[in-house]
Amino acid sequence: MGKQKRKWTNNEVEALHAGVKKHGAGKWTLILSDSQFASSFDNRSNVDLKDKWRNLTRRAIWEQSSNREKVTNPRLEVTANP
Amino acid sequence: MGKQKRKWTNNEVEALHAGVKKHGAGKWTLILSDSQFASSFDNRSNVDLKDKWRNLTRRAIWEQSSNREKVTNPRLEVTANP
DNA sequence: CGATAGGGATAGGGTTGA
DNA sequence: TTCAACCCTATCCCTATC
Repeated sequence: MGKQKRKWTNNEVEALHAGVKKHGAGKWTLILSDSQFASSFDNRSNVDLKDKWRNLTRRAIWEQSSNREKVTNPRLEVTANP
Repeated sequence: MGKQKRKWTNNEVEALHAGVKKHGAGKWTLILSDSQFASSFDNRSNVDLKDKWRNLTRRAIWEQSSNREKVTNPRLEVTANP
């Protein structure tokens, strides 16, 4: 079974944010090959960076739309505020 | 409220085993769409197949263990219950 | 062929309910 | 309580398109 999930470390996420700030979202291969960030990523591909950024973006959008920054269990938070 | 829980039938479990033997563990959607097995599954999703296989595997590992106390958590004995 | 976007599938942690 | 069944979703894969 060669397919195990490897969670992103805080260090990798920080490098991704910095890379996007420098080069722009979508420039995954450029970020990955930038010597300023390359060593921070632990065997990630350009597609991995894209997927992680999408995940971070989706989460940020969701948290904003529900006016919550920290949610422990989204399933319990379906009701609207009065 | 989630779905009502439906126990897996022997027929479904046998189909799952055969599917894994043919396509490999992890190929859940492929197994599910294989006409050789599809009719054996009663409205199961690829995730259902994955979860069932995990349960079967965990159970097999547990049965293989010679010392069940290593599997459960011995610290639970310390719990005080007034 | 290399890269990105987006849909889809899987892995593993978490939750539920009998 | 336990654990099979089911949920959540980050991670990873497939492929159309450029």
